[in-house]
Amino acid sequence: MSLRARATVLDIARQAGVSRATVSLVLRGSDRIKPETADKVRQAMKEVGYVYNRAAANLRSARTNFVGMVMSDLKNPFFSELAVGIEDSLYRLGLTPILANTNDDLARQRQVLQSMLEYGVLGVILSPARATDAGHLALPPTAPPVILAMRKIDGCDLPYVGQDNASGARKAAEHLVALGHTRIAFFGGDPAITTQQERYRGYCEALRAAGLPLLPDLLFETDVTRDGGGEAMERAMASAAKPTAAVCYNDLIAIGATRALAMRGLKAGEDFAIVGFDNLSEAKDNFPPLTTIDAETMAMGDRAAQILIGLIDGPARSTATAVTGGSRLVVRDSCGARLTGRSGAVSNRVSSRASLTG
Amino acid sequence: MSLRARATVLDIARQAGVSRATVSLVLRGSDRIKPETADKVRQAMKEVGYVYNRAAANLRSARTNFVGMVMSDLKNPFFSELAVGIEDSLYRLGLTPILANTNDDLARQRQVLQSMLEYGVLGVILSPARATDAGHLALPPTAPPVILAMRKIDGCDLPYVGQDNASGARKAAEHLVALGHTRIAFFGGDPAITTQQERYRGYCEALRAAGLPLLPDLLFETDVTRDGGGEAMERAMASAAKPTAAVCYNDLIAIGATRALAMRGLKAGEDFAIVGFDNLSEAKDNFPPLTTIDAETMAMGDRAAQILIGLIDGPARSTATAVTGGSRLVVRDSCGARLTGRSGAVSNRVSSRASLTG
DNA sequence: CAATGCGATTAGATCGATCTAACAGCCGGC
DNA sequence: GCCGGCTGTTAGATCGATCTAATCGCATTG
Repeated sequence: MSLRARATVLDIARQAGVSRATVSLVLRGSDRIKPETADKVRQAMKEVGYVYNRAAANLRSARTNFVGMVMSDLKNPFFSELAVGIEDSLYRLGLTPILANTNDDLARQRQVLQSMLEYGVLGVILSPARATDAGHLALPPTAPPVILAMRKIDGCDLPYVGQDNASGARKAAEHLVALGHTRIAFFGGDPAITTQQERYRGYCEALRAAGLPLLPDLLFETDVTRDGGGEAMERAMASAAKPTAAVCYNDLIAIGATRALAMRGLKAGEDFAIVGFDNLSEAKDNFPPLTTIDAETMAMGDRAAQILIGLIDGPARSTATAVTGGSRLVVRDSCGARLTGRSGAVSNRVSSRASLTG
Repeated sequence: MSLRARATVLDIARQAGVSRATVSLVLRGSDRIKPETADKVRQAMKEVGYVYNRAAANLRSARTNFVGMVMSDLKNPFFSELAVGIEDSLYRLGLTPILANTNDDLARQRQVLQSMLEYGVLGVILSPARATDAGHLALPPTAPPVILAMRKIDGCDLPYVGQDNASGARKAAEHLVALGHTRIAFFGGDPAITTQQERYRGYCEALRAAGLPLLPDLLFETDVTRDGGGEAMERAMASAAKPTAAVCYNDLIAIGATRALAMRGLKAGEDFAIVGFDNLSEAKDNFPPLTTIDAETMAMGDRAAQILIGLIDGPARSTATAVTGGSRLVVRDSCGARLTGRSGAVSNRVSSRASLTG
C-alpha cells in the first residue's frame, strides 16, 4: 500500500471519537487508557484498515527497533547458522534485523555500517571482515553499541561474543592424545585471525601438557573451506611428519579432510583421526559423522542479542566479553573412539572394506 | 549516536550559508545545484559530522529503500544460499534488506509480513512457509508487491521466481536412464509442496519416455534433510523394488543417501547411482562429489530482485513468472558416469575397497 | 525596454506519530 | 468548601528531511 494512501491515527481518532494522542497511547499498549476506550480504538483501527507507520514513529521518538546484522561471509554455513541464531533472538525481543553480508570486503563493511547508522539502528552485531583493524571501527563516541562476533580486533575494546576457542581446541587435542596419537597435526586457517590463534594455542597447550613435541611441520595452514581441508590432508599425507590425527580449525576443513581420505580409500576414524570445530549441522551428517567441538551458534546468537539490549538501555560503553560454547566435545566417529573403544594409535594402513561391512 | 543528538540539515545549511532545501538537494545528488555550492555543502556536512536521518526522509517522501526478505527455513543451506544471492543483488541496487526467518511457521510469517508493511517496504521476496495457502497472502490491493520464491501457491497469482523443476528432474532421471538403470527410485519430500510435485513429475516423464514402468514403490517420501535422505536410502535398500539408482528431491537428501550407503560400506557411483538437486556448495565436497542439477541460487536471487524493482515503479500488479536455473546437469561422481564411463547398470554388489585405492 | 526564459536557490508547509504539559472530572479528607 | 491527588484524556508543538511553488539574478529576445 502506497504509504501516502494509508489511514493515519487521525482517521482512527475520528472514527472512534477520541483524540490522536489517545490512539497513539493505545497503539503502544499504554495502561493509562480505559479498556473500553482502547477497545473502541482497536475496533476503529480495523474499520479504517490501519497500518502503523514506523517511519513517522521513529522520527518523532528518535528511536527504532532496528539492529544491524553484519556478517563477514554468509556463504560459510557457520555464519549463516549464527545469523539464524541472532535473527531468532532478535525476533523474540521485538527487534528487527537489517541484514548485510560483507563478503570480507572492507569497503562494503564501511558502507554498510554507515548505512545502518542512517537507519538509526539500536546497535550492530558485527562479525568483522577479515582485514578489519581498530581504525575501521572507530565510531563517534555517541554511536550505537557495536558487538563483535567471532573475531576480536587488536586494540579495539568493543564488547565481544565468541567461543572459548583455546579450551575447545585443547579438548579436541586432548581427545586425540587420549586415543594414543602422538603425531597430531593442526589444519588451520589464516594466522592473522584471532580465532585461529586461539585455537592453535589450545592445541599447543594440550600437546605440551601431554609431553609431546610441538613440531612446526605439524601445522598445515590452508583455506577455511572444504577444499582447503582436502588440500591440507593431501599435504599431511605426503609430509615427512606423518601425522596420524588432526585437530581442524573448523568443521569445513575437517569435512574436506575426511573427503580427501575417502578419495584415497581411507576412512576417518580408522585410518586417521579427525576432530572439527563448530558442530555445523552438516557435521553429524558427514561420513563418518564428525567428532567436533560444539560452537553452540544458536546460544551465541542469543547471547549477542542479550548483551546488545543490555547495552542499549544500559551504560554508554562497555567492554563486556562473553564466551559461549566451544567447550563441549561431541564425540562421533571421525576419531575412532566410538568405533573401536581402543585407545591405541591407529596406523596409516589401508583398511579393507570388508572389515567394515562384515 | 543517539538520534536526537545528531546534526541536521539545518546545521549544515547554517554552516554552509545556504538553505535547507539546497542541502537536501545536494544530499540526493541533484544536478540542479551548482557544483561549487554542492562542494561547500559537502564540506559543511563533514564539519558538523552529519549522519543522514532516513526515518525523516522516509516519512516525508513516503518511500523507503527497504525490501523484505522472508525465508521459510534459513537453516536449510539452500535457503541461506538463496538469501545470500538476494542480499547481494539488493545491495547492488541500493536497497536494504530486512531479514526474517519464519521457520515454516504460519503465525510468524503473518506477523513478519505485517511488520514489513509497517516499515513501508518497497516489496517482499517471500519463500512461503510450508502450509501457506492463497488466503494467507491476501493483501490489500495497494500493498507493495510480493514475489514468491521457490514455492508456488495454489490459487495465488503473485509473481513467482523458481526453477524449472520438472525439466531439471527429468534431466536427472534421463542421466540415470542413459547409464542403463532400469529401477530408478525417487527420494522425495512433502507431496503438498509444488516443488516436490514438479520434480516428481519430471522424473515420471523421463521414465515414461524411456519406456520404464512407473512403480509406486519406487517413490520414497521422507524429510527434506540429510537424515531423511539416509532414512529413504535404508528403506530403498530393504525394499522389494530393489532400485539401483535414485533421483533425489534435493542435495540434502542425496547427501544423506550417500552417507547411508557409506555406512553400509557401499559407495554412490559404484554400488548405487544418486542425483541430487540444487548444487549446494557442499555438493561438490560430498564424498563422492554429487552429480546434481544446478539451482543457480545466486542467479535466482538476482532475478527476484530484478523482478521486484520492475514491479516497484512499474504496473500495479503483475503475475510475471520467472524460471531461472534448474536445467543444468552437473555431472560429478555419484552416478559413476565419470568414474567408469560405462553405460550399463551397476549392481548392488559390495565392491572391494581395493578396487578403488589400487 | 519590457517580456520571457532559464538556472540556481529558497521559504514555508508538510509527512504521521509522539511528546509535553495541561486539562476535566471525580474522589476523599480536613 | 477547598485542596490535593488521581485517572483518563487531550491540544498543540515537535521530530528532520522533502516537497511545492515561488523567487532572484541574469541573459536573451521581439
